[in-house]
Amino acid sequence: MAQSSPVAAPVRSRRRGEALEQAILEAAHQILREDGYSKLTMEGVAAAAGTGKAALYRRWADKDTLVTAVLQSVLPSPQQLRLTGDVREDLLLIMCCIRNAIGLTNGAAFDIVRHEGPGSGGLVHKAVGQRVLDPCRREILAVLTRGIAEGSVRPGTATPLIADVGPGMIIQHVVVVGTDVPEPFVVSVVDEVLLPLIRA
Amino acid sequence: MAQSSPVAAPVRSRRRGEALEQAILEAAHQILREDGYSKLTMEGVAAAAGTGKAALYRRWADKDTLVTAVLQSVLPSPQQLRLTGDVREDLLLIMCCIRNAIGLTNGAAFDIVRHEGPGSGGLVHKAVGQRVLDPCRREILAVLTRGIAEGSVRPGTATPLIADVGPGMIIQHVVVVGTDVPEPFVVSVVDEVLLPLIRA
DNA sequence: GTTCTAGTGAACGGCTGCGTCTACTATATC
DNA sequence: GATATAGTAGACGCAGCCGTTCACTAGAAC
Repeated sequence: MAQSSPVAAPVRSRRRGEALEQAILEAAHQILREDGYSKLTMEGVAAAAGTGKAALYRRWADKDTLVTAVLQSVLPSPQQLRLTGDVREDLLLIMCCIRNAIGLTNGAAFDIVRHEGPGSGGLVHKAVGQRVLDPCRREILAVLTRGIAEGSVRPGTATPLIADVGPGMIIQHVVVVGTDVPEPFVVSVVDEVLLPLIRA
Repeated sequence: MAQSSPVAAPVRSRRRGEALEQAILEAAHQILREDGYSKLTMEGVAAAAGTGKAALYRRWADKDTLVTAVLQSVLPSPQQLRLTGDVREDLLLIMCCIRNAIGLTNGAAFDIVRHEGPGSGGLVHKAVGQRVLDPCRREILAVLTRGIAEGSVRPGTATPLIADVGPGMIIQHVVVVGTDVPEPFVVSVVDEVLLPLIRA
């Protein structure tokens, strides 16, 4: 792990404040991606960032607080999506947003949710659920609702259950196959599952 | 944890052989259900079973070997399902098989797969993937194929992708909401997602 | 009863990681 | 330059767990 550290060389001039914080977050993010949540330790992050644990504990109370900060800094937000108004295109955009969120963290977001226990309302649950999963569901529902109004989507399909089908397929792929979700998989989920399910 | 041990009282007469092995597996299963995979330790299992670690290590090389044995003893097998020939009924049976597999182990099966890394081909991956997920997918494909032949299922739907929709919904529920998957949820997945998707 | 085997209970050494603390000091600010 | 703050590097005590070993002994088999 020391070999993969972005700042393994002795640091002659000290980073302070925001610069150090960024280096720590980046180091933590890298460990999260490469080794996953369960193998991330405060000591490992400190070593990878070329600093001491005390500098971490000055900012974050514990591992999960640090990981939450990492997730909040890297998770894409579906509010930033530029939806087109085309049902297929928009579903693809949203699904790729979910896929990218997973890829950025090697599925750690889901590990954390399960580690905390669902419904625990922990900080990380909020970061992941409220930042990615819930907004994506709302976006999908909006896409379906608009499609129903335009007549291209079957009435009655704008339900949370149906909105969960796409994300469910991605989560299953993550759990069973791995966090590298190929884009063709996303496309086929939209074309062979979602569109047949919702079309008028 | 000692308070929840089924055999917390001092054991006056020693169990030997199969009886001890059963007690250990049951203790491990209980810890798996209550605390999850990451919190299961060999010491904890030994304490809960009222025995010593040496007795565990005489039988199982390490934690994962023990957990594999637990899973193999509790996971239901879809081969045991009595399918009816009715598409809806059979999909419900298979889906409940998956749901029950998850409930029996508090979702630990999935934690283990992710801990090992998908595609690692580890023993636990084999126990879960080959015993539950792959057979269920095959059963679903068989149901779809038979439905197509009878004309009640749309041609072209007997694909692995569509066969994964139902399991995907359950896995998502596990990850996001929790391992207590209500039976009405399973029923609505079949009725509101699967049947609309596949009907002729 | 004798012998053998596996179970019991405890201890051990080793490792990892946590969270905290300290002496020193780089660096920003005045 | 003087002061204050945060960063550095290391050490510490603690807890937990692993895997192994040992002396003793319950209990099966003969």
